[in-house]
Amino acid sequence: MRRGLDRAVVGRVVAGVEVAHVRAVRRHLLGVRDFETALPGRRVLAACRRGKYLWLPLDDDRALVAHLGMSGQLLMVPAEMPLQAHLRVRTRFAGGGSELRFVDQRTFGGLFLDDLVPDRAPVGPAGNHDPVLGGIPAVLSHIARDPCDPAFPDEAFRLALRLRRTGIKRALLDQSLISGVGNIYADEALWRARLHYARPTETLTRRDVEAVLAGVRSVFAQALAAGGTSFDSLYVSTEGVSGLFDRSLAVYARAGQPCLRCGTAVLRDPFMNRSSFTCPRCQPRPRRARW
DNA sequence: AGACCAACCTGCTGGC
DNA sequence: TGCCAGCAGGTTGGTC
Repeated sequence: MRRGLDRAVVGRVVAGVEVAHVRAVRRHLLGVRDFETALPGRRVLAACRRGKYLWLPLDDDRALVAHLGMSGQLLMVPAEMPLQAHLRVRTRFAGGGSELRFVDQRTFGGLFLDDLVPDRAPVGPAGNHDPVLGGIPAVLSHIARDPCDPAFPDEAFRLALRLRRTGIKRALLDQSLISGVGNIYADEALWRARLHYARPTETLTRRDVEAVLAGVRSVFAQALAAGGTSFDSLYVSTEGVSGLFDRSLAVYARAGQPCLRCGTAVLRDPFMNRSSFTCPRCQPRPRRARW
């Protein structure tokens, strides 16, 4: 989606914004009216992402920030396209052409404007090869780097896991430790690392943590190449195209089906009001479990 | 400070 | 066929 925005809106000037549903503009302290009036005239300088947040730096040291929540979409569509049932915000650009529509069935996602501030997220030994343009939105200062960011600090992540008193999956879902990992990719990464989700983080060896990071990174790379994971038409690119990674899932949503490594039936457990999927043989439950 | 849960929404599916 | 419980990819803010 970031790449789609990069192609479609970077360099363009906002001509007008219409908010169709006030709750889709969240965390914007000055209100919806200010959101609508502040954007016209601003030029989009880039399309950035950290974890599950996307933002468009503007030419006033602020950024248009988006989080898609569970069901949000950012679509580039011709202005004459019929309005979607769950259209929340329309953004038109100078010179016409396609407009950007934020569509969100469940309204767990939202848009807002925020100040860009210096990026203070911890940096690994590789250094920061990929500085974000003009800083990061102020409210994202608690979001850790994405594991695919070359500056992701592997060693600091390992030490943070040692200090935590929780299970590895809870830690993976904590966006202040590592960003971008959600319920699907956590399960897939842990299957690749052969670790159970309830494994206490303080018992993980250096090798375990390396396996977790390798698992997350390989899942991310393959899922990205496949255009993401789309169980239904809600999960689409800016062009409305569904991703294909659901066909490559090893455990997620495969309860009762054979593990792709050993053939054992995949298990589904309730976890944090959702589900965890594991292979009971490749990922045995630890004697001392934390979840 | 860290851990954990309810709340925020709409829509679909499966069981009765 | 209709109804309802349960479930769906996430984050925040509150309590303990």
